[in-house]
Amino acid sequence: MPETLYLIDGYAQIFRSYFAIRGGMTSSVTGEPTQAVFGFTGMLLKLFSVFNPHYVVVAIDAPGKTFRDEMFPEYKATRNPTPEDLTAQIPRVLEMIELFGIPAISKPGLEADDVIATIVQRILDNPEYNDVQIRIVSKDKDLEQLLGDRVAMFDIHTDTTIDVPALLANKGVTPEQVIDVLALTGDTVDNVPGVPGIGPKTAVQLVQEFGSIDGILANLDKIKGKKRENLEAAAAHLPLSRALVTLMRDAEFDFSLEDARVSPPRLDKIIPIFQQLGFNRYQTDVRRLAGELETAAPAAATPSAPPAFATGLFALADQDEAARTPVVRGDYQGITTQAQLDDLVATLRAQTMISIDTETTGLERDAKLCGISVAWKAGHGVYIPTLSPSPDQHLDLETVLAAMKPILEDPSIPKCGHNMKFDAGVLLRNGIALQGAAFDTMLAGQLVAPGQSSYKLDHMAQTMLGYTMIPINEIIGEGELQTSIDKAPLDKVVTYAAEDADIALRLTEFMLPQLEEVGMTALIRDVESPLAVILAEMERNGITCDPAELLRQGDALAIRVEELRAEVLAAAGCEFHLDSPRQLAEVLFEKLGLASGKKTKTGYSTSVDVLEKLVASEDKNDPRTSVPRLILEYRQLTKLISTYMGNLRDAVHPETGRIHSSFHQLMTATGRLASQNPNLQNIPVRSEVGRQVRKAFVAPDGYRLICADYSQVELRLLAHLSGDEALIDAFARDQDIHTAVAAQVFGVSEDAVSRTQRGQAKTINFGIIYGVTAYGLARRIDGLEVDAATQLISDYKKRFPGIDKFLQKCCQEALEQGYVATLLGRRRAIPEISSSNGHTRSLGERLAINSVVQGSAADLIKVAMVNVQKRISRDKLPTKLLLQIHDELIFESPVELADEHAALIREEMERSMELRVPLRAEAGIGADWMSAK
DNA sequence: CGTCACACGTA
DNA sequence: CGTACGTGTGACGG
Repeated sequence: MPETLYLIDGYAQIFRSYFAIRGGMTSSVTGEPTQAVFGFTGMLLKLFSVFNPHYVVVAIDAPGKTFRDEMFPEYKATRNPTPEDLTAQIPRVLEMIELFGIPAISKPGLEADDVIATIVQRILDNPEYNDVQIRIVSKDKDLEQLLGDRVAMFDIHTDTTIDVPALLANKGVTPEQVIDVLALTGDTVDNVPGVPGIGPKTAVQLVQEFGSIDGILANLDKIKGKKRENLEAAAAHLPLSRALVTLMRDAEFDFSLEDARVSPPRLDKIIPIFQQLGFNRYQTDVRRLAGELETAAPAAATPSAPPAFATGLFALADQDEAARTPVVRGDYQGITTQAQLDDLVATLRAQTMISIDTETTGLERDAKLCGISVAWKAGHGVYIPTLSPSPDQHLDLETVLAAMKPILEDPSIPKCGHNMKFDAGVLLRNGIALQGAAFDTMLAGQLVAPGQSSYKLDHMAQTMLGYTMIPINEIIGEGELQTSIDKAPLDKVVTYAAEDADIALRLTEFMLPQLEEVGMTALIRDVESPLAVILAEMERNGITCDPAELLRQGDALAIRVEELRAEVLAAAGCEFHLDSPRQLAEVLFEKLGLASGKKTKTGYSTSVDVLEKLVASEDKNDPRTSVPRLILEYRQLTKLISTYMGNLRDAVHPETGRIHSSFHQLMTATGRLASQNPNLQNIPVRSEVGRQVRKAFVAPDGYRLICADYSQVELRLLAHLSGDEALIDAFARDQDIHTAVAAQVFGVSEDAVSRTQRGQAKTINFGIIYGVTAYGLARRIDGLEVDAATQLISDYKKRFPGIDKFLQKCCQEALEQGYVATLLGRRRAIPEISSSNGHTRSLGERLAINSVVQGSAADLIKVAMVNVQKRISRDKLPTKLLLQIHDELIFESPVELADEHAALIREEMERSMELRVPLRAEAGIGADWMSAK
């Protein structure tokens, strides 16, 4: 039974914890800063509970001079001093290490890396420890020289391991060569001299070519130019650099592996300290850990009980005993005969939840289906191959699809799975429109425990169930030898594939009570999971794009851009790079001496508002003052060309003639969708030139685009959420909302509201949703002083007292619970709200408000998408959903049905939620996106 | 060649 | 000194 020793570089981890947790944390009891202690303790808890180490040692840099300072007095002379509030936390961290029973080793004259190197060497040299694997918890490149068969480096924050093959694959060097590469490169942070002009890339290349520094110096004649000169000049000090980066493996200090054996943490000591420091959420984790370690058999040969999933944000109830029983490998079978398939289908009909997974030849858009796995009882699973090394080992693809189709398309049979968007896409390509998606474990994980490093199935199985899955590489190999699922031996694939479905099912059972606990059952079951399948369809649908139109527009713009460039250079009277804000600032504010730039950060700002101010003071008689106006137009056009014309054309799929962007469901902080590759949610609309881009998005012959958007969703949600009578009343009367608000705020009748007043009301309305301040409002409304803005906001709050109460409620909720929730219970943590820094705290207040409103709007349109799509598939309508742009849905519909379906879509959108105000949606129809809007 | 800051398109 | 995104660019420091 191999055992594992974890060697932790103490200070490196403390530093990382300190900088990783933004914003200060202080103990409410002692007032001491705690974020480094918190991060480090969290790291230890994760190490113990997820990775089940047998031995752990922390190596600590000794204070004072090291042997390297004697070699080279300037060593590390350029380091920045350690921040004070970090130094203050170190004793606490050391105390924590001791309470966890971990030896902390440091020796005067040595750095932690040398301690680690020496321990590694002693373990390797001692035959008694032949079964001990070593994992070094650090990212320090110096330590890569220690890698070997039994020695790997491990980044516990990202769960990435670097071993010898990984080093070779990523950097192209062996552990022995690492020293030479480091010596050549040098290190500005540690003040190790290297060779000027030689960075990591060149150093690796040289070492690869000549084997070592000695090899390089012996072959200087083969190197030419600047490189050779630099090498020759640096040759004399290279031995010193080499010595500085070489770790000492034979240092003398006491070390006993047995002392490092993991033992249960001292709860009686740790719990009070956690309480003192305010580490409330760690208390349950450490209790559970202590329990596990005490009951664990000394040999630790049995699978460990599932560790606490570090939720980070939300306190979860303890799992009941049933769910905590150790998870062992299930019983998995292949379905390879007609009789087995018929049997399976009959069984599946009777289930209340089936877990689905597909295996494919790869991850690309056109990957072929290799088989389908299904599980309906924890610990069991089947795999139905449709492609395997030999045709007599599996049933026909058509046979399998025909048998499974009625099950998979039956909305009354609930399904779960991991990343169902992927499987739905695969099935769609095989003519099956998945229905009944009710629990996507990946999405559930993201909802219930945001901020994790990974939501891959194997990672979640490990952290939530304490179960180690079969790595894919065990099936298809890796590197050069990697094949694909269809070519691997079927018996192995059956186990691997069925395990996926089984584990997704077990994760579903594990997480369901958690979701219930945090009130997100309906969100995952009725909205997010079905939506995943819809997104798969949208991605597959894509939107037809006419590249010729883009090309035509792009060429026209390019001509104008060249004119503008010439005009600017002429007016400025000098050559410069128009795209460089730095150079532009220099020309505008120094050379031309235009009204000194308003904003600064790393120089003067050249943003739109600055330039617009300058345009306002343009002097028609002085051509030099025309530069800002010309630059604004230049910027607008180059933006269009670079971001839209070229990219969109490249994104058109050669076979479909469509752009298939991908939609990410839970990437955003508020629950909105994100569109990527390309982003189709920011196609221009506001400016006339920009809007033309939409002409290139067209419906195919015989079809029309339907563009349906909600009117004032966020304000309507504000009315609903706040229950403000005046605002609800305005919506109930179906008034123009900005006019109605202006009438209230300015105390005039609605028909007496001026354009300016309406405009100001509109600015305030939007401002409220974002958590506006008086200063910000004054900046946005022309000619409004801060005092007047303060008055305006206070008038607004007086007229709409419900809104004011709602804003306060959001902030209070964030403060008390640490998070805010949307209409459907989606949460966002707002740690900023309890910051001692006033700036951060007011940011927290704005986040609290905006997250509720924007997030609820995201909930709403997601529900609408599910409902519209339900109607479309129920009635088998030929209209297809193509895009979502936050409050807007774009469909493609046969021309003769467009009117009817536009009405249907509006209807579904308007009744997707029952609010205290009516929902309004409008729909336009056109042959292209511009005319449909 | 990767990262940062800035700028700017959308809701 | 309102929010949420994705993408393109130049500058910077290897």
